[in-house]
Amino acid sequence: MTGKARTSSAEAQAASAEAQAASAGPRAASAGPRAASAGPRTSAAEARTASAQARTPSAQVRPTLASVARAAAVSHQTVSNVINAPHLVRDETRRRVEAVIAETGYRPLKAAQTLRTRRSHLIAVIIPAPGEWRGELHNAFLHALTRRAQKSGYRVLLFTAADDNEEINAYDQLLGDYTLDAFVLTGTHSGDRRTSWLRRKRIPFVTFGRPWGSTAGHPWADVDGAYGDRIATEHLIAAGHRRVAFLGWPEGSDVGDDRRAGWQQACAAAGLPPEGQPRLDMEDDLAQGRAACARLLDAAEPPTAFVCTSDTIALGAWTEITSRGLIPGTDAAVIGFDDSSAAAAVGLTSVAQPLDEVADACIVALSKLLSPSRRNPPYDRVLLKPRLVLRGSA
Amino acid sequence: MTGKARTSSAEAQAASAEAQAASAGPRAASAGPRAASAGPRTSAAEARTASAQARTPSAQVRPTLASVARAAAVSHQTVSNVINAPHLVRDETRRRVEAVIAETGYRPLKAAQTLRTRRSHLIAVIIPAPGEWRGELHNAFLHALTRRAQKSGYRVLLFTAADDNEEINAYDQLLGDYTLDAFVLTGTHSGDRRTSWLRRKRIPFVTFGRPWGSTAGHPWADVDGAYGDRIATEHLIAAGHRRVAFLGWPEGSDVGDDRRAGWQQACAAAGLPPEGQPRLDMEDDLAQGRAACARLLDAAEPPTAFVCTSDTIALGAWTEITSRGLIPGTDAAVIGFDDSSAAAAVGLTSVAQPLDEVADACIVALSKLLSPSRRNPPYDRVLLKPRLVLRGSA
DNA sequence: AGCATTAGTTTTAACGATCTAATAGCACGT
DNA sequence: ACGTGCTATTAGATCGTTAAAACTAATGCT
Repeated sequence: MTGKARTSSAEAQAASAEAQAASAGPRAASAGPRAASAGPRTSAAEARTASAQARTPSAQVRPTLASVARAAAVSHQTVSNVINAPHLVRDETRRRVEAVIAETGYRPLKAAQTLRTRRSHLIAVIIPAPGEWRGELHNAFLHALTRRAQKSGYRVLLFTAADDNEEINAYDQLLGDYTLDAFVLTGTHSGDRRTSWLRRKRIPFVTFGRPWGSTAGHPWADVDGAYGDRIATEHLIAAGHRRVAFLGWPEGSDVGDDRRAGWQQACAAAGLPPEGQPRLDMEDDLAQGRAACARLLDAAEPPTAFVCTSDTIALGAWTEITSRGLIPGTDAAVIGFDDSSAAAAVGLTSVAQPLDEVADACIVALSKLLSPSRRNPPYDRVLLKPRLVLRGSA
Repeated sequence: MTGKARTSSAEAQAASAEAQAASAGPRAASAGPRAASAGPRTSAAEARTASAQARTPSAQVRPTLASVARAAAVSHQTVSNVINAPHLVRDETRRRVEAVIAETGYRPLKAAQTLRTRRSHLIAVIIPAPGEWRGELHNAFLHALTRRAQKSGYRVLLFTAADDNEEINAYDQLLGDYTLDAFVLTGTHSGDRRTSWLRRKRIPFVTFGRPWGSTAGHPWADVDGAYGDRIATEHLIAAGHRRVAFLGWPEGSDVGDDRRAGWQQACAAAGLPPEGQPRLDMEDDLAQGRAACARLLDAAEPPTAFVCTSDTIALGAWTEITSRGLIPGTDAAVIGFDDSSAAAAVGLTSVAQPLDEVADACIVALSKLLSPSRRNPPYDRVLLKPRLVLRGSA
């Protein structure tokens, strides 16, 4: 096996190996077992190749399918098969090619793959402006998604947009030049134009958030907010609280209504008098949360516990409580939502969303969507349970 | 308007003719009264066009250089020139091609461009795990960078890594398959292995953060932390404060030391007695900030103002002050750093980093780095001035 | 023996852009 | 008339990959 010995001795270093193999090309080929059949055609072709290689004497060249093939004395398609359809290749050949791949560190160029297959392994996600859609949560989600995606061979591409319409434009732009595999949307809401647009265009996507109002038609993953505030409320009731207030967003927000329902269910299930459970609506703002808390504390029969739709509001309540010289968790309980870093910092009990699981579900759903197996369930719909992170405040 | 209109459409509005032919398919091709009016040359060309179109009956096909060229009756290269080197094309031809481009909505496919030019217009940025490197700031930077990048035709690709070594691995991985144009690094520090690795491999990159310790060798943009805490301190001194404490990170952190220097400079410049300016070091933690503030307030000669290296520490101080029934800004002043949402929420004066400008500088630096004009200054080094956002607390 | 089947490999053709010539048309000077 | 230089345009090769077709041996079946 002269040819084989030659190739194996040629490597050791990726770059030099390639140069060596190139210059040794024709000889190795003629020494191979298939020498008789090769004939003049091959030598002509390889002469061209050799001269082309000679033009780049010692430059750091990236290995390609062709260069790997040359070094392993097979055709480039066989190398491709080793990677994409190993069962087509004889074991011995496969091992030989795999050795060259390992030595040269060959990796297929995405751009070429994308051009050919129309798959880029790129998924696009919006990055909201700071302050929008509770930035910290989205950031954590982005991180989880990126991590999970890269484990599955996908990468996350960012884009920005100020509102849904701009976001749809952004989709169009992105699809215009990049060959995206899919989108991941966040913050779905009733009558979401983005999902209908994407569906009309038959573009694969998943949403973090249920298709509020409409019935699916696309895969999604979401966190059960009602469950979250139900266990929060149950926790408070179990601790002896009988007047459990709810500080939340105004009615009409899908997520807010869902969470409030959980509080209501828990109160009802425990047989707490409905009129004894005060509730105030407000925007997602610390000052408003604080004011609302103050108002309730000053009422005739003040609540002893506050369930809040967000950590922002909860921190407002927490601030009001401490500023009165009361101790959160002892004198008045507070529970927030989202388990933000601020909550952790001050010791606020909060409902944590399992973002890793959400990201996981998103990628799994996308994989199914993009894989050709067509007897999968039509769409993944995953509703995950949040968990209560107990700290001092409740 | 049959004969005349048709001839003119063949010239000026070949595009719409093409569109029609595409959708209406073979019928339009065979039914045309063109036989009578059109010359031999035109008919030959159009016959070619029609037959080519007929092969794609009604499917939604993406326009390509070739299809646009056909519709405009020019070669594909001319279309390419219209886009990439318009000065090479005659005005009339250019307009005709541009019309077709506009009508078909043609946009070059990035994958093909990338394969040929080795430029993907993709820049990679890390997304840190929640909690790391003051997540909120990085998130805001990511947003600014994405926005700015997409204005310049670039897109941001995310990746994750737990530490510098993992990050270098991630670079290698990314470069292995995607054809990235550049990296943007954040959180540079003395002896940063990442920058030396990238330089050794001659990979274009910019850093948000100075090359602490070493002298450049790569473009960077950063915010002048010393300046920030100098103006913060000056503001306090101007307001009459004579004992201005500094709560910061332990010595040895590049950013922390820089900011502390600003406070020192301002104190010295104002002739404040050095022994009267207390200072405590601590980790970036709210509780530690609070404890440090308490300790100083309980000292023999308590400070009346606190300059803090971060909003986290400042919020700790703020919490301690309010919990004593004191009013921040009136009884004791506090200034933070980074202008976080929490600072905005509670009314904490803070030094704001001009992230939009940083992002801008990064993209500008990258453009220069990637553009072939070689008589640019070797590397952009941009040091930006933060600004003091006045709120209630100082 | 003759022929179909199969496994393993190679050959040829795309994918859609850019780059490097080559070519046609035209004005100019001699 | 003829080469020269310039402009506008085209033709062909190429980037690195995958898909489909073609080919070569070896095997099985009648």
